[in-house]
Amino acid sequence: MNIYTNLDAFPQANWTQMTLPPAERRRERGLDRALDIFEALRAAQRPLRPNEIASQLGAPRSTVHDLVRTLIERRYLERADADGRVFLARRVYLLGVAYAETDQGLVRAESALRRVAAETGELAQYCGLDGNKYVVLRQHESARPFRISADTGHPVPIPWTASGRLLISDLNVDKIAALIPAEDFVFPDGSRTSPADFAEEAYRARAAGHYTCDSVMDSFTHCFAVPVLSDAGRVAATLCLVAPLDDARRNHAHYLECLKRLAEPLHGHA
Amino acid sequence: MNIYTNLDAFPQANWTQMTLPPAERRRERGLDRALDIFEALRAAQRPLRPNEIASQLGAPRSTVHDLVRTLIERRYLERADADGRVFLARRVYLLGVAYAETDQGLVRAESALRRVAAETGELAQYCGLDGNKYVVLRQHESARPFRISADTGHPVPIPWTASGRLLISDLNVDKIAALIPAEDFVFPDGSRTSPADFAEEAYRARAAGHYTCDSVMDSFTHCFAVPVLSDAGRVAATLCLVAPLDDARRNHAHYLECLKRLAEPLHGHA
DNA sequence: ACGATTTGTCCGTTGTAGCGGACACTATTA
DNA sequence: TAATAGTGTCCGCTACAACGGACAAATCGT
Repeated sequence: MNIYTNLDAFPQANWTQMTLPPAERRRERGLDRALDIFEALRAAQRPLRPNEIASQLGAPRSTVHDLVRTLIERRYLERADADGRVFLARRVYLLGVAYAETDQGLVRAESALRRVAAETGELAQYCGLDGNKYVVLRQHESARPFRISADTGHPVPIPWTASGRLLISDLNVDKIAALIPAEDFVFPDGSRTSPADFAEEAYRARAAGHYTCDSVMDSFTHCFAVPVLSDAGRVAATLCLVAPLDDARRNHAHYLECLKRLAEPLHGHA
Repeated sequence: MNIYTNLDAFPQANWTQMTLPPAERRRERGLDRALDIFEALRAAQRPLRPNEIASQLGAPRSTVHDLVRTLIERRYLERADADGRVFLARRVYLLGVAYAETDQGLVRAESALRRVAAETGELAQYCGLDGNKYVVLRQHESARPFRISADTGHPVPIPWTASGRLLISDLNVDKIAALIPAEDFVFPDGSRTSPADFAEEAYRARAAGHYTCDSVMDSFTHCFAVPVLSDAGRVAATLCLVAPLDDARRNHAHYLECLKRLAEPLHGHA
């Protein structure tokens, strides 16, 4: 309970100045705001003006300007155009590289993806969770003429994906419902599922060791996912494959076998 | 000049409490300290204890503990072992991915690297500067049995590399001397060069459109580098190739031609 | 051409984050 | 066993960073 909760405690003089007792007026930490700036830029996927960032975050303009300036000095951000827009800088990328090199799951996934792609000719992906969203962590594209690649790293509602079933299959129904925002159970076409039904699918997928379904994000691909287990036996990531519908139907068993075989050496390293 | 500079200005009472007027006692910003933590972990390439980080940075332990806690809450760091060590987390990697996807230089470099590696069978690299150091931004390994890969992303003194010549060739001698730390002109074997000589090599390399030399970091490879130009005509990055000495001698002209040809479409995008 | 926005910068105020130091707990040492 | 060195946590103090608001310049919309 902050001081604004008890209105009687407020000095009378301030009432005139106050437009609205903003319920949660708190001075944020610079660090938190800076991380918010990073995430805003990641979400936008394009350079933003400091003021745009400020309004998106609901943060004071002067603060954002100041933070952006120091982040630029530190080369975590860089000016991206002549209009003062800024974006993530090379320093951020190099931090990411440092992570990628030490994460044994990612390192080993690389060769598995290459082999899946080579063997099937389809798009191979290594996927995981970022908080309460699904993300493609790394992918290897086939030489296929039609490019069907979801962008790496962009958050997608967990229920929209085949991998999603496996990735939350270690959680009980309550935890699943608590983790995933209600709106994420609504598919792009407007139809929906329930946490209970989704959990049920998840547990069956976990038992089967795989899950496949037509993509809900487009109308011409089928997705295959198999789990990659941590040393504790949890689903730490998934190895996936995205194929055109006819390819998927023709090679269903082969693709699944390939994924399971190449996921084998990944277990216990994520 | 801070208040400690003029000792007379100091209240007498404080003298007893002061062990030492620490010359530069300044309260750092949390954001700066947090970025320092990132860089300490990147440099270490392994998980560190909060206290290790604090002593490396010369930062107060309590502050580092606090920052580490909030960075963990925000999932920019994660506990890496049972001994309380922490390292960069997936969130950081995803920021890096976001950068990599929007940097047209990196995106286009990917296919160029693949083709260089395929055509020559050698290790292909896309390199640039991180401040006053040279870094491999991305690389594509050949299927060669002997693995000769410098780690991606790790800072190396600019004069130690073939690319280094090209990357600083837009600077005059004074700026080169100002940018590169004096100790970086000393090679691993103890021999050294001067800023003037190094600059001279750089300008000749720039004019020739390439530079090659035996690696100073090992005794069995030869390095080839060609510039990738920005739209302003500056050297924004280099396309490189690392080959065993005998391969390099045998295919010298071919490798250079291959690099130049595949660097061509990269110009104007970094 | 002219207001109306939106841009980045600057500055005084004040809440609080960074700090030092004390503390309890564990390993390692002798 | 005691002593030493290390760990993470807690708790006031206060320097200063985040903030709101004012400002001029640039850009927008007619």
